[in-house]
Amino acid sequence: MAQQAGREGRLRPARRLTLADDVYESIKTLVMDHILPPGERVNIDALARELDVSPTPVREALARLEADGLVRKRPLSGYTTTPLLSRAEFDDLFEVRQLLEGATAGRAATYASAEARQRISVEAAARIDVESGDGYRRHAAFTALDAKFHDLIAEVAGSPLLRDTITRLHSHLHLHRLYFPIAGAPATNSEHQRIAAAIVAGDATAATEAMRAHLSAARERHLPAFDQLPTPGTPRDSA
Amino acid sequence: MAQQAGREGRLRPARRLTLADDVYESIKTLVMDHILPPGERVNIDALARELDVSPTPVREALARLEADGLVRKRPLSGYTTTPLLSRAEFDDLFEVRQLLEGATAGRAATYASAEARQRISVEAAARIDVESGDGYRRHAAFTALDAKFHDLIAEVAGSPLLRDTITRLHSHLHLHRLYFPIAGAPATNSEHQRIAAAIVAGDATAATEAMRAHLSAARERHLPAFDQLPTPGTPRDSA
DNA sequence: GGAACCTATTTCCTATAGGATGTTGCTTTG
DNA sequence: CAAAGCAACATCCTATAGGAAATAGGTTCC
Repeated sequence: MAQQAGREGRLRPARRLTLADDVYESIKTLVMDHILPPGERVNIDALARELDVSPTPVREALARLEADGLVRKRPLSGYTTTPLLSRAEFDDLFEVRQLLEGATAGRAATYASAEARQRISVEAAARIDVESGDGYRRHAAFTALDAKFHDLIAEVAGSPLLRDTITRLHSHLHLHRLYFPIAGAPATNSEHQRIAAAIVAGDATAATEAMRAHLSAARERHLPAFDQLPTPGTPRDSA
Repeated sequence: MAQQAGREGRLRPARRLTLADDVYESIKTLVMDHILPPGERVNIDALARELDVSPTPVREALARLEADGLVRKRPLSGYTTTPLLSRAEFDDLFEVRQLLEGATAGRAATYASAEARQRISVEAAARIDVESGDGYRRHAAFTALDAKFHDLIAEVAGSPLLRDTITRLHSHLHLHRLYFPIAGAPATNSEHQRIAAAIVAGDATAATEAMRAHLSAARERHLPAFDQLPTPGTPRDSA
C-alpha cells in the first residue's frame, strides 16, 4: 500500500497494461536519448526510485532490454548501458543493413499492394522542416521519420521475420542518432524518394540498388561523427 | 530463509553465477525439448516450484525468453510458449535464412583464415551414427551438429552482427527439430561438405550458391512433417 | 613511496506476502 | 434448451525485507 495514490500521469500512459511494460518503454527512452549515457552503470534501485516503482519490474524490463542489446549484464555486478558502436561495429552494421534492407526494398517492389505503394510514395514526400525547433527535437523528428520510412518498406515487403530482424538492428543505430549531422537531411530525403519511385514502379533491381546506395551514403554522412566522439568503451568518470 | 539448505546440484551447475541465468537455460531447454509443448500456457508459480526457486528469477528469465521469441506474454494473462511455425512462417524463415546464410557462406569463403578453413573442413567431415541411440538422442545429436556447422561458418565470416542475427533465427527453427525426418541426414552431410569445399577453396560465389541450395533442400526435407503435425496454435488439452 | 591486505559500504540478488485482474463454472432467466 | 449474468477461484503483478557478493577506501607493511 501507500504507493498507488498520488502519482497518476507521471510516467504512466493513459492505457496502462502492465507496469513492467511501461517501465520498459521508459528505460528504453532514457537510453535512446542518452539520459542514461552509453557505457554508464545502471543502478537498479536508483532507477526504481526515479521511476517511482519497485525494483522488480525494473529488473524485468532490464532483462528484456538486455536481449534487445541496449544494456549489458555482468553477473553480480549489475547492468551497464551498451557503449556506442565502435568504428568496426558501425561498418559491420551498415554492411548487414545493406544486405537485409536491400533485399527488403526489392521484395517491396515485387510484392507490395497498390495501396502500400501509395503509402510509400506519401511517406517519402514527407519532410522535416530543418529550421524548426531546437536541435534536439529536430534530430528526434528527423530520425523518427527516417525510421518510419525504413520500417514501412519492411512492412510491405511481406516478410514478418525480415521486418523484425531489421527493427532489431535499428536499435543499435539509434544510439548514434544524436550525433547525426542534420545537414545531410536533404540528401536523405531525395534518396528516399528515389527508393520510393523504384518500388512504386515495381522495379526490384532498381529498388535494391537505390536502397544500397542510400545506406552507403548514409554511412558516409555518419562517419565524421566518429572524429568528435569520445572513444567508445571508455569508462567515463565525468568531472 | 529455509530454502538454501538441501537442494544442491538439482538444477544448479557447478559454476553458479546468478540464479536467473540458470533458470533461463533450464526453461529454454524445457521449451526446446517440448517438455513445455508449443502453444501451452506457462504457469509462473508452478514453474518456480518445479525448479525450486522463487518466482522472481523465473519472471526475469521469461522476460528474456520473450525477447528471444520462445514465449509470448499476454498482459495480465500470463505467458505461453510460442506455437510451432505455420507453413507460411516456415517458408518465410527459410527465405530469410537463404539470404543471410548465403551471404555468410560467401563472406566465409573470402575472409576466413587458414586455420578457420581447416576447422570447417573437419567439422563437415563429422557425422552422427544414424543407427546409434534412441530416436530422441539421435535427433538431438544430429541437430546439434547441424547447428554447430552453421554457426561455425557464421563465426568465421567476420561479422558479429550477422552471426547474432542468424543465431536468433535458429531458435525458431529448433522448435521444429523433433519433427525432422532423420532419413535426410546423409544428404545433409554431403551438402555440408560441398559448402565446406567451396569455402576452403575460397570461391565465394560457389559457397553462397551451395549454402542456398542446401537450405532449399533442407526446407524440402522438412515439409512432410507439416502433414503429420497438429495444426499450430491449437490449444491442445491433452488426454 | 608503492603495493598489498583488510574492512566497511554499497549494490545486487532472492524470497515472501498481499492486492488487483482475468478466467472459469454455475446459476438463473427468457 | 440456450444465453447472459454473477460469483468464486486461480493467477498474475507489485512491493518490501534480508542475505551475499563485489567494489572502494583506508591502513599497514615492505
